[in-house]
Amino acid sequence: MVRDKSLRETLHTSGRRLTRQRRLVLKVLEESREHLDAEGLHDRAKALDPNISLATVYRTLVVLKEMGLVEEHRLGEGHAHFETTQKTPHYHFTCSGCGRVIEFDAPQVVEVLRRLSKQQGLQVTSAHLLVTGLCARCREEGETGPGWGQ
Amino acid sequence: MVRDKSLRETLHTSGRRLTRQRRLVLKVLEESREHLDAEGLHDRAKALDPNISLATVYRTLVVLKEMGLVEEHRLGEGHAHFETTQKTPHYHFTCSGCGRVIEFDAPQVVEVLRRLSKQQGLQVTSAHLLVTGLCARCREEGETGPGWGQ
DNA sequence: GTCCATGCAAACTGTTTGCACGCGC
DNA sequence: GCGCGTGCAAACAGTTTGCATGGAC
Repeated sequence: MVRDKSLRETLHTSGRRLTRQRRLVLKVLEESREHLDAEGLHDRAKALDPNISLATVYRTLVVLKEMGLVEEHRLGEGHAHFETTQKTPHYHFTCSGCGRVIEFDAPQVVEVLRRLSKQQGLQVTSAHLLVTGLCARCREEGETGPGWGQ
Repeated sequence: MVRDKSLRETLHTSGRRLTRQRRLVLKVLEESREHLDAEGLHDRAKALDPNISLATVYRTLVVLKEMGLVEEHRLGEGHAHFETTQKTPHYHFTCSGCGRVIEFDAPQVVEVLRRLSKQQGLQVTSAHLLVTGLCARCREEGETGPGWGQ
């Protein structure tokens, strides 16, 4: 794999190593275009390496976040979801009926941030627009009994 | 207190009661214009009623959220912050240096949401723009050693 | 008097950490 | 072979819950 080489080098500059587990976590993240949480990530990784531990998944996520390869989002609930960093910024709508996540872009947000930094003299490092509600499908099903996954 | 009456009535319609503790939690929330977390809320409440328990604070927050009087935000960290619902929507900037929270408005967001609902046929129930970075003060102190509270 | 709300402690969830061993470089 | 990374289990933080008692209405 070509990317392995540059990945290894990036890790190396901070005295870190490219291990089977780190490669695996990144692979799983890249291949699933959903917003997995640590547990889901661990499950998928275990399918390929039954010995990988949840602790390693968490530790790897810290490293990948530091490298800027992965972003962490709190999509409303108490636990975090992870996705590989995209070139174009995008935001998340979470359906409170079925849990589906819809990504969307909104260029106006960048303008909001620009104005905010200028007015307050501050420096923005990350921004996220988090929307919740009912998706089209769940709206149709009405108030009575969406598929709460149960 | 005048508001007590309507509060009691609202609670009553869902078979609930207005207790000393519920009144107290709401009072503390209204009087502090900061973004308290459950623990901070509990501390302040204890100053007025040393017997109030953290569990009651949490249970009361659930009720107040259901009534629409209180909003819960995850300002980046792992735990939640709470504030009374404001008439004007507003969003939060959190300084990763000193932890300070700056509120700001951004009318463009409403437009984003309108477009999103229309295009996707979905219904928005809540939206939050969450920004992190360095506030003006912490920027001045430079990269080397902001006051990380320690 | 009824039934919801409270306090306490224990359970639970998501995440982090200490330690001895394993493996990348 | 040095030293970071791993697996495991225990620790931890934030939040929720079961149960017996207390208090609102």
